[in-house]
Amino acid sequence: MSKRNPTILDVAGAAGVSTATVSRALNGGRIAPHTQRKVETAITALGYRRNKLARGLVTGKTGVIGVVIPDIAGPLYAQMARGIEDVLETQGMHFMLVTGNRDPEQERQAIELLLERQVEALILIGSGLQHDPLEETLKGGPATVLMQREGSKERFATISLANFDGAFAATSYFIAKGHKNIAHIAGIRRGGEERLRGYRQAMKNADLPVGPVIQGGFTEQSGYHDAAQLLQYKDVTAVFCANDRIALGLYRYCKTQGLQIPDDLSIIGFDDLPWVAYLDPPLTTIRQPAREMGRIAATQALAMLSGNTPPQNTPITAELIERSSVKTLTIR
Amino acid sequence: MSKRNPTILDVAGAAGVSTATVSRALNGGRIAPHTQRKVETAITALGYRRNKLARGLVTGKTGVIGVVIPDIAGPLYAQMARGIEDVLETQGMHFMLVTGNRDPEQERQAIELLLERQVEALILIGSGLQHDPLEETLKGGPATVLMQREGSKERFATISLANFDGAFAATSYFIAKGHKNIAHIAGIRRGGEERLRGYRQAMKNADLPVGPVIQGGFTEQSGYHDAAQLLQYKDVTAVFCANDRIALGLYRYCKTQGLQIPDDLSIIGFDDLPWVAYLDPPLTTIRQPAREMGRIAATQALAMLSGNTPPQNTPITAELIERSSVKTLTIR
DNA sequence: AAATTAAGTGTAAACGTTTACACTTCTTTT
DNA sequence: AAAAGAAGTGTAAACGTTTACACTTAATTT
Repeated sequence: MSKRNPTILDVAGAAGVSTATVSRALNGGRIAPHTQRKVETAITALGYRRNKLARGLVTGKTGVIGVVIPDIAGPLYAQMARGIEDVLETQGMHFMLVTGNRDPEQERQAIELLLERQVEALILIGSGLQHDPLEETLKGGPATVLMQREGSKERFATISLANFDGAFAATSYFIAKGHKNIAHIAGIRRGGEERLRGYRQAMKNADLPVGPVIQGGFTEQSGYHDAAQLLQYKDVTAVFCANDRIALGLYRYCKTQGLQIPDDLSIIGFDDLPWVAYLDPPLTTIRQPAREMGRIAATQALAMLSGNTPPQNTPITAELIERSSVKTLTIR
Repeated sequence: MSKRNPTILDVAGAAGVSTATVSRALNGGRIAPHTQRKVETAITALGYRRNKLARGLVTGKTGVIGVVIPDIAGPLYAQMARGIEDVLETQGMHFMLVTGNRDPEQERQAIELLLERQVEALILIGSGLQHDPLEETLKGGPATVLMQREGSKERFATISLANFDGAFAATSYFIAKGHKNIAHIAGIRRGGEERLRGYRQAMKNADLPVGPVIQGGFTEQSGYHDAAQLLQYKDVTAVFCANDRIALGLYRYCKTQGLQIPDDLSIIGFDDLPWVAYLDPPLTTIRQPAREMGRIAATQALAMLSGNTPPQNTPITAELIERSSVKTLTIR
């Protein structure tokens, strides 16, 4: 091992200038071209690498933003992280990712730790934290943007998917295809209620009876389970699932029962997970443009911390991706 | 906005002690219980939060490790990241994630930036960097562990999947099920060659002709394309795919051609992506324990930086996950 | 009872940068 | 030719911590 990393002082010595000059050479202040060159050769000769920690300490800018995410391995969340990185990397900034594991206390701690690290902004995805603890731990904290989560409009920027609209669109699509008995398997957390409302509204607008609604989890497991319960209603021809995983469970159940999709049952999901196009039949679903949402969140965060841009609420429209899991009913 | 975050000095003032004492209260040095309490109340009263930047500057420890990953959104990579976090969070450490986008130059820069941030260790996943630039940029750098990538054994720890063994197991499984004409769709990068070797060896050991081998990409796209080419060989009954995406392409091709899996063609994949269990039929594949690998990598990194543990090479055994995409041949 | 050791605290020097300010020299303006 | 401004550089003070060292007081040993 070598002794110690070279510092700006070593460079200054080697180049025969002061540390201030080296700093200027590094960051582009007034400097004679001749001196600039001298410093540069000294830098490469010594293999100097600037210490952003020390820099951050004096400038008060770390170039790091904190992201807390329910689960990195969730495809949608991973996409969001990707989107965040897309814009951060153009600014030479980095992010620290920490998993909240859908546990409020763990999440609060995660935020606390990120703040200790002096992150310049925070992006909280699908936070499970209640209003009060959130406001409390973020008191005096940095610019914060909330994704998939509501929050006080003055304090936080929010990126919110149009859950209501998406659900409305899905249900309307069924109706347009001639379906009348449309069921819904609802999810509990994160926008599940809004999706339920969207479904209800679409049914009401079409003067159709709000069909059987099952409150379930958001997992494939529970989708499978709920399916059994749901299909007691013999006249249901279509099911709008609150997310793709539920739809997957439903697929599995249909397979075990010998039900054909979409002939015996039409299905629409929500999220457009990367692989639902490969299901048999390919799943019609509502796309959540996760990566784009990540980009917007990061952009918003950057705007808040650099400019004096106030936090904004950006609604994201969900798009219906038409595939083959919905049958057009001929009878009308 | 409030003025300024309170510092240790403010706390010291409020508690009527010196900064050294506050620091001791924070980090647990010799301190009278009575003083400890005074400091603690001052801390909560002021809403003080320690500045890890400043701390890191003096201790030389940032508690951050850098991870460069080809693509966060890849399910396997995401799992690895998860595994890394699993162990980091138990130590109160964090990681900075940056995407190399499979581009060597971008990757080199990413590493450079992480080093400027004084990461204590580096985990490089599937790095595309050539030997020389890698050694060069990491000269005098921190503890480094390589995943899915070879490197000098003295300088780097490596976590390497037993690609050869996995491929061998898959092929042997086919053979045990009575298959004789077994094809392989190979991938180019990251372990593709080893998988090919494993396949070859298994065939040779069984005195079977090394069947048609197609060199393709690692994508669903190319799998679909290669499938067409492959199935000209009419007597092929089984295909070992170098990864699950290729297998997916093959599935799709079979569907368009009306071929039944596994009756007309048996298939094994590689990776066990999270959703292949839901394909129709569920795909038999080789599991790459990504999360576990991430854990091991992080553990290794921690060991290297804290102790004087030398870098180790940890082989990871791949496991065959038996599902329903392979038919047992009755004729033997 | 003197001498040692231990416990608790404060002072001040680091850590590696940036940057306000002062100081030269050199150019431009009057 | 004097005055004013610009360009380039150095000095030194921050930034918010930790920690070696010195110091007091109290507890223990001789």
